[in-house]
Formats: sequence, C-alpha cells, structure tokens
Amino acid sequence: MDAGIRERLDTFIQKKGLRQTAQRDEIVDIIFSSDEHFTPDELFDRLRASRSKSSRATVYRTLALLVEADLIHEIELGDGQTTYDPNFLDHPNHNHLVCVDCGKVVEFEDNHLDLLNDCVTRRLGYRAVRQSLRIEATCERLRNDGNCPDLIQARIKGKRLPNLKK
Amino acid sequence: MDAGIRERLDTFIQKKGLRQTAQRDEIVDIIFSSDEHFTPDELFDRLRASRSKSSRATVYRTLALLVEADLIHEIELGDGQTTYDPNFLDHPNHNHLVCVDCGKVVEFEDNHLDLLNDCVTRRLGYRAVRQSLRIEATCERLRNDGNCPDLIQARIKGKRLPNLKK
DNA sequence: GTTATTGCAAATGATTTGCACAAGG
DNA sequence: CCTTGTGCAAATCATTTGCAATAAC
Repeated sequence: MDAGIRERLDTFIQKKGLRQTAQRDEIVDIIFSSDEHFTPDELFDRLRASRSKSSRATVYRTLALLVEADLIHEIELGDGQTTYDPNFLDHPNHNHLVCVDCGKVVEFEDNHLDLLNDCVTRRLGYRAVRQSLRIEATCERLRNDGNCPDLIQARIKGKRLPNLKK
Repeated sequence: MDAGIRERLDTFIQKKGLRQTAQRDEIVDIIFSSDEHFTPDELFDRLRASRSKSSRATVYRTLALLVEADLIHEIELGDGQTTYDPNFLDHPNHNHLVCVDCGKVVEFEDNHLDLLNDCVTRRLGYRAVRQSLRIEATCERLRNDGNCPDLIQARIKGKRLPNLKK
C-alpha cells in the first residue's frame, strides 16, 4: 500500500476534526492491499476474513468518508450496487471496459480521449469536472477461439456477470 | 411521436408471443410524447396525471420490456435511481453531460469520440457493444456571469440536483 | 469530560415477486 | 379456453439512520 494514502487520510481527518479509529484503519488497509474493485458487501466479507469486525454500518460510513477524501471513487458497473474503485490515486483519469461475456473489467487510459472529451465539453459551454466512460464490449478471443480464459476464471470464482442483476 | 416506435414494439411483442395491452400502449404513448429522461416514479406520476391508471408494478415490468426491445435505455445520472432515456432511437450514440451546478443534462454526439473509443477498445482486444460517457461539468456561464438560467429553472421546478441523493 | 464513532436493529426507498383475478388472441 | 398481463400487497436488497453504549483526544 502506498504510504501516501495513510497520510492523505490523516490530513483529511484532522482538517475535519474527525478521529482516527481502529475500524477506519483496518478498512483502509484492506481496501488498499489490492487494486481490485469492490462492493460494500465484498469489502465487509474481506474484513471478516481478516481479524477485523467492523459492522456493515461502519463500512458504509467509512466508504462515504473515503469518497469525500477522494481516496476512492464510486463507479457504476451496471449491476444494482455501487462499486468502489481504489485506483484513481495512481490513475486519475482511467476508464472502464466491461466484458459482456465474462464480466471482466479492464481499466485503461487514453490522453487523446481525455483531450477530445474536454474539447467537446468546452464547445458546449461547460468545464469538465469529472468524466466516466464505460465501454461494454465482447471479447475477440472468445469470438475467434470459442473460449476465453477470463470467462473460465469468472465461472470458477462465481463472479456476478454483467446485466444479470445478481 | 415517431410512427416507427409503435411498429417496432408490435414486432417485438409478436416475435415474443406477448400481448398488446392498454397499459403498455398508454405507457409508450406517455414516454414518447416527450424527449425527456424520466425515472419510474416520474413516469408513474405522468401516467396518473393523464387518464391512465397502470400500477407501479406494471410500469416497472413495461420498462424492462422496452429496454429489452431497445426502445429506451437505462442511464445512470448519479442519484440513487435508474433513469430512462427515450432518445437513443434518434441518436443511437449520444452521450450525457450533467451540470453539477444545476443538474441540467445535455445530450451530445461526437463522431471523433465514437471513433476513438472504438480504436481504444480494439487495441485492448475487444469489440465495443455499447458505450456510455458521462461528463460532469460546471457551467461557464455561471462562473462568468455569476448566474445561469438553467440553475434558476432547476430551482423553480424542484429538480433533483446531482450528487444530492434526493 | 466532551464530542465523534460504533454497533445494533429498525427504517427507508427503489425495485421485484407471488398469487388470484382479468383480459388478449 | 388457454396463457399472458395486471394489481395488490408482501418480500427483497442495498443503503441509511436513531439511539444508547464506547472510545478518541
């Protein structure tokens, strides 16, 4: 985990007159021990799996806090629940491609894209604050080879596939 | 309302062995009598305001049907509920800019953007099925003039402003 | 000590669903 | 008729919240 994260959080907490707690520390530890997206529920499970016993309510409250501190972002993957993305610190302008075959989420960046978005926005008389591009796509490998390693992995892991609403 | 809509729906309904009902007709009429986005609840209210008395359950079921028939799209505007967009028939590739000041939603299209998205997607080994770009932006007019007609309108109409979660 | 934080359980809000009845083809 | 569609009310699911107990600072 990037050392700067703890620091940013501490600064934010101090500025707001809030308090450092064991629960918040544990939650931040778990979140940034990986670069995976997660739902509140998945995070809650990960916490139980380790020694932490924060309640669901605390998980939700802490997530709101981390969003406000800009340490994580909410993203919409198209299923019913909010997904959180811890990778915006390292890649502030990344976008998401969701494979409709297996649900795999690919993060990508493109400067041309950012530039073009900004042009379009200005032309409309606005100034962009944030953008989120989600591309739903099919896997070429699956089309060509009739199979795709990610699909197999997804089935094994029992991942929630897109557009299936659980 | 575009005459083609009814036709498309009829074709879809026939192909699926479903039935034409008064409720479905009324719902489609109301939706396509305007190009405005709507939530299920707003649609329900519009229906009550006219002579139709479809139940909420029927509204939800019909919306799912219309999405499946590709007559409307679900879009995410950042508040807690699903918003539906009836304008994809006329503008299949349009995107949304949401003003963070007043909540106004501007639809726009850009061929360069579509082309670039497609390039990026192919480079990643996928084929795009659909994309949704949402840009959150501030109004230049508000910044420069200290005011913006849309903001005033939004306040009068009591629109749900973005990120306020109701 | 004072004030923020937590956990619990109850509340909320959007959406879905089971079922008996109504209605399309 | 036979099957799909509807309305109702209850169920579900994610998320939020009131409150009393707990823990920062």
